[in-house]
Amino acid sequence: MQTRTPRRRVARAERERQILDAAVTVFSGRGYQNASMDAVAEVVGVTKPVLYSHFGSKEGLLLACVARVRTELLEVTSAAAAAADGPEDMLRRGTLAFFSYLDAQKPSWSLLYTEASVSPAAAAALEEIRAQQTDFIAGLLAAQAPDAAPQRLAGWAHVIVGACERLALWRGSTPDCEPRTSAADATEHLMDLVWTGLAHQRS
Amino acid sequence: MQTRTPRRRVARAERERQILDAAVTVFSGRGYQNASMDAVAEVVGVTKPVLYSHFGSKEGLLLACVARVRTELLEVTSAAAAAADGPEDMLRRGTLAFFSYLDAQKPSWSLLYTEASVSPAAAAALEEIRAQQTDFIAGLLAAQAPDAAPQRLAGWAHVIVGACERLALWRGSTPDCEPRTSAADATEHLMDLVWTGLAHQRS
DNA sequence: CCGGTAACCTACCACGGGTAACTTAGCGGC
DNA sequence: GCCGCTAAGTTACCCGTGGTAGGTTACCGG
Repeated sequence: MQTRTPRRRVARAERERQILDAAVTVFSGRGYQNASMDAVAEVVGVTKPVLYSHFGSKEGLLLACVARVRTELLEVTSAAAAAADGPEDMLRRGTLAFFSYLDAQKPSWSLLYTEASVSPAAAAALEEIRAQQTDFIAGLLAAQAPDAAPQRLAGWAHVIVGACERLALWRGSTPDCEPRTSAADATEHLMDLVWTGLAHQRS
Repeated sequence: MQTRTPRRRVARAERERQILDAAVTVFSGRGYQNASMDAVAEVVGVTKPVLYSHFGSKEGLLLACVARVRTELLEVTSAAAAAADGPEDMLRRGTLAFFSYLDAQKPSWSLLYTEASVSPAAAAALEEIRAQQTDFIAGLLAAQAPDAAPQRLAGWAHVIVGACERLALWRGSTPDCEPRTSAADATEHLMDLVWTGLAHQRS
């Protein structure tokens, strides 16, 4: 019954975009494990080998999705930090931008933080993102506590990154009832403990 | 050439133990994804259907591993906390016990925090562990800051749990060179920021 | 010594990731 | 306007791995 597929051909870059969009949707929807490549292909309206000609493997496709999210995340947080004056404001604005982005891009968020850990390569990419964040934050901390040992600064930075991630997961997992903690509140919870603690370090 | 397997029969509980041990080894070694059930079976010295008769599915086996780690983790941390006097010491001793356990049981640790997120059920179980930790810590915080809003206490508790987890991952991922941050140092890094920050909250 | 049960194995299915080889849409040259 | 070349797409397939049906045999109680 269905009309004979006219088999429209599409420019390579455009197809790539389509496939990435579909992959984020399907992967975050059913979960990476349960999502078959055929399912992604069907959403795009093509067949499996097309995906493989663009991304090489299922893991490659996931990696491309992660890379895209990484770029967007980096853009949005560094833009926010650039508008700040002083380390504290930088941390606050950057954190707020982080939470806000994850709010706005829920599928991308769940892909990153609940699906990416399946494949070693994607997990490594995620770890790379964290390393980026950690280094950036360690820099802020160094400005505030210039005489702390590097190892200590690194430890603190990891504390902050972990705290952000868990707060994000917490916010994301509140079912539907009980309107979840706002991005602003989450940011303040973090600053409450972390920046206050930093400020009173061996004064 | 190999001797005809005498097909020794083994009591059910004992087999279960053997299988769990093998599963932790194999899963944490090759990664849950790449580890086939046949591989686990081979280590135990039986064939696949035996595993299925005991644990139902690959996911079921993973869940059983996670449950066992959960029990051990709960035991060791609550024992440490019981020996403390006052909330601050409880948090410090509990955290230290947490890091020390993960140090001592590396395969279990990597199974929990790098392999468990593949299956929805295992991820849920891990989330359950976190909820347990969060509730416990929220209680400690409440003792210290009795007039803070519950939502705020919960946020702080998530900050701490996330920080612990990330510190653990950081410590676990330092390759081989550069002797990694000790469990005691990691604990202090956490207390530096978090407890100090808490102590100076709207005094 | 002998029956019964439960632990075990052989042989198989189905599904999904990945690929080889063919087809055809659509653009450039004449 | 027509032709051919290239790259986008397709069909049809392989094989590894999760999962299972049904037969086989070791051990325990009588």
